[in-house]
Amino acid sequence: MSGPTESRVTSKDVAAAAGVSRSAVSFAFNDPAKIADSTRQRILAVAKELGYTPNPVARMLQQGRTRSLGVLLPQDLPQIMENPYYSQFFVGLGQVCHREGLTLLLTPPLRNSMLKAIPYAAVDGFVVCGLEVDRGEVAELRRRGIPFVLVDSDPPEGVPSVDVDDQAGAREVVQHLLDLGHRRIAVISFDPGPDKEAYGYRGPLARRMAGIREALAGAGLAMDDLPLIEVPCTREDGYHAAKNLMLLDEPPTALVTLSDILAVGAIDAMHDLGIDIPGQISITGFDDQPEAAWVRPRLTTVRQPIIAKGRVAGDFLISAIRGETQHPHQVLHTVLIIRESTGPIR
Amino acid sequence: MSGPTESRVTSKDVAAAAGVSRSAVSFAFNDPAKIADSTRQRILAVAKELGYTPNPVARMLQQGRTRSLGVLLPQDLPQIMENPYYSQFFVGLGQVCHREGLTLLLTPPLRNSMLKAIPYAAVDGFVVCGLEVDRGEVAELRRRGIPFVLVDSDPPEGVPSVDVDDQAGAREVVQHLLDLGHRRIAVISFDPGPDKEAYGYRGPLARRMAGIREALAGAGLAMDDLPLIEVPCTREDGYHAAKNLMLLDEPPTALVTLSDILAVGAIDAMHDLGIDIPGQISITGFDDQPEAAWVRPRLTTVRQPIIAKGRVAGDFLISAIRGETQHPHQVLHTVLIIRESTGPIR
DNA sequence: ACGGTCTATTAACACGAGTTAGAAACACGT
DNA sequence: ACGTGTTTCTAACTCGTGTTAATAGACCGT
Repeated sequence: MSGPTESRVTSKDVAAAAGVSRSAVSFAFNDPAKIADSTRQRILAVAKELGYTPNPVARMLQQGRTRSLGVLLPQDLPQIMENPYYSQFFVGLGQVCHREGLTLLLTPPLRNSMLKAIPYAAVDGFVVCGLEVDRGEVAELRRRGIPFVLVDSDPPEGVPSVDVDDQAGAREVVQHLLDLGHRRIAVISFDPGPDKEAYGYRGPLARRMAGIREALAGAGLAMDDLPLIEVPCTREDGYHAAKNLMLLDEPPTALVTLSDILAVGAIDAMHDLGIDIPGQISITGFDDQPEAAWVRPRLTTVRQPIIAKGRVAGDFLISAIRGETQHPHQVLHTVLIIRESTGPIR
Repeated sequence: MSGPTESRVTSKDVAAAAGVSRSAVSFAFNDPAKIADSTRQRILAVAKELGYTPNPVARMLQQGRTRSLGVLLPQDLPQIMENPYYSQFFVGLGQVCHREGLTLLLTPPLRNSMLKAIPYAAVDGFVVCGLEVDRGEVAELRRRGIPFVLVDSDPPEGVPSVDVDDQAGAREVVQHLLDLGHRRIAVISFDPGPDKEAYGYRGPLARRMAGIREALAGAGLAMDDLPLIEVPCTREDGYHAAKNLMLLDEPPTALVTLSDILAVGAIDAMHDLGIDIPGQISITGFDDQPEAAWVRPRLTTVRQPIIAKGRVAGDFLISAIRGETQHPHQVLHTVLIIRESTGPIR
């Protein structure tokens, strides 16, 4: 009966059992040329017998590489995993990991701080997601010498980054509504978080807002003329926000939501209120997540290439890890997907 | 201008700059009681000045813990991430990580081998997913002394494991069809992989097949009487399989699929063929993934508690890591969700 | 038998931390 | 002045690996 809590067997144990030095064991595994084939075979046999496998952490320390990429996330794991956006992003990132033979370490905030999570992660580099307000994360990664890529942020100069042209996307979708004759347009935005007070809008949200403003300006409208509701990004919140908007004295004829999830909730609300889409109201989403094509009516939305974003972020990170010193900054395009949830005003 | 490739600063550098020993630096950070407060402040100041943060890998090696859980996966990352099943599973596992303050390391097969991936992962324990044919993974983890939990497998004795009562689920859904009067039932199964030849059905697939067989037996039918198609688990494959089944001389009146994805494809096929669901054919899924409630008609399916499975697996792993020597084996229940895609034979 | 070349093997170090035992410095009471 | 006790710091070890420089030994030709 081999004890269940047998202490882990190290290369020292193998060396002792085979009657050689520790170095010989290492050579047997890593550098067959430096050792006689007969003793190599003997060492390997003993190693197998004892069930020896090198300790990954020790090897990481010695080699200075971990063979895994880190993703520094802005929310806790359950929230991230519930969000289909990240599923797609991880598909793209996963393609790179697969190609390079790397693992993926998901690093949520530690005690509500992305910064605090950094020093505990054993990775070769970080993809930093949704860092809208930099609380020292960039400086920390920089001086620590860890390669990293910023995604969905306000990228400072000299840092590799990947973003999407949120502004153009928002502009186009609002322009689409204007072209259909809508003027009373309401906006349902996802919550900018507590940082809005101190910093105003940041990152993708700021760009989307700017895009909306830009399109409105072309029609002689201002943001302040429109009702705006900010809620957490769940279906229920979209539902309630939309319902409340329809109770206004002059209810909107079009609803611009900044996320498909909110739009789906809004569609539910209209359904319950007996309001026809797009006959009485037009609704738009953002992201083009799978739900957008499932709901009825199918959702007009702004598609952003999430999988490509993940893949490009991974590629940039790989090249940063390889020591290439360029700092590429790529902005991916959005596409307006017109489906059935928008129509002309009547 | 601080150089960009400044070599990482270690505790030795801090010690030298502060004129103390390395140990003092360590104490300043970890054990304030063992050092004079004045020098502690000085060390911390110097450390901050130099931008020192302890190396996570070195600490892991010394402390013998990594503060991260591993998930040993049966497929490559892109495939995993495309699969909504795993998104839900990771939500449950993420809850545990969040509670315990741990990170999550996704470990796909290395060169097509789960076994080979094990020695490269720096984790405190593994959740092993979908290990249907054990090629030494269990032995490897055991002798390495790494705690682990098996999920969706054929768990051997003395190993913590979490499973779902697939057999009961399959039995009930087939019974439901039998109760509706169906006798010509076809099965679309996901591909059992190349191991079927050598080992036959294994794991959840084996249990689901057994459940089907069991229900059929009650009605005096045998598995061999039914058409069975095995395909990879994608929507397109479900589509083509369903279409082919309808071309048979005596087409089935009910379609049992072993995954919602396949069922959704089958629904598409019936739509294209102009066959009414559930008027002319009944279709059932398995898992109750979000799509099941989105498609029209809404899918009758077997719900398995995926999030709970992830959470229980995480809990078992945590207690195994804590050294508790029980080997719990939990089987979660399924629920038959009857929606609109099944109806009485006519 | 001897110097030389070549090969198999090992001792010693590096990676970067945490930790134990003990030395040095100082205060105190007698 | 001496022993005792306390505080403050450090030398030296640990974790488990990979790698370099040096040693021991075998083999060869003359």
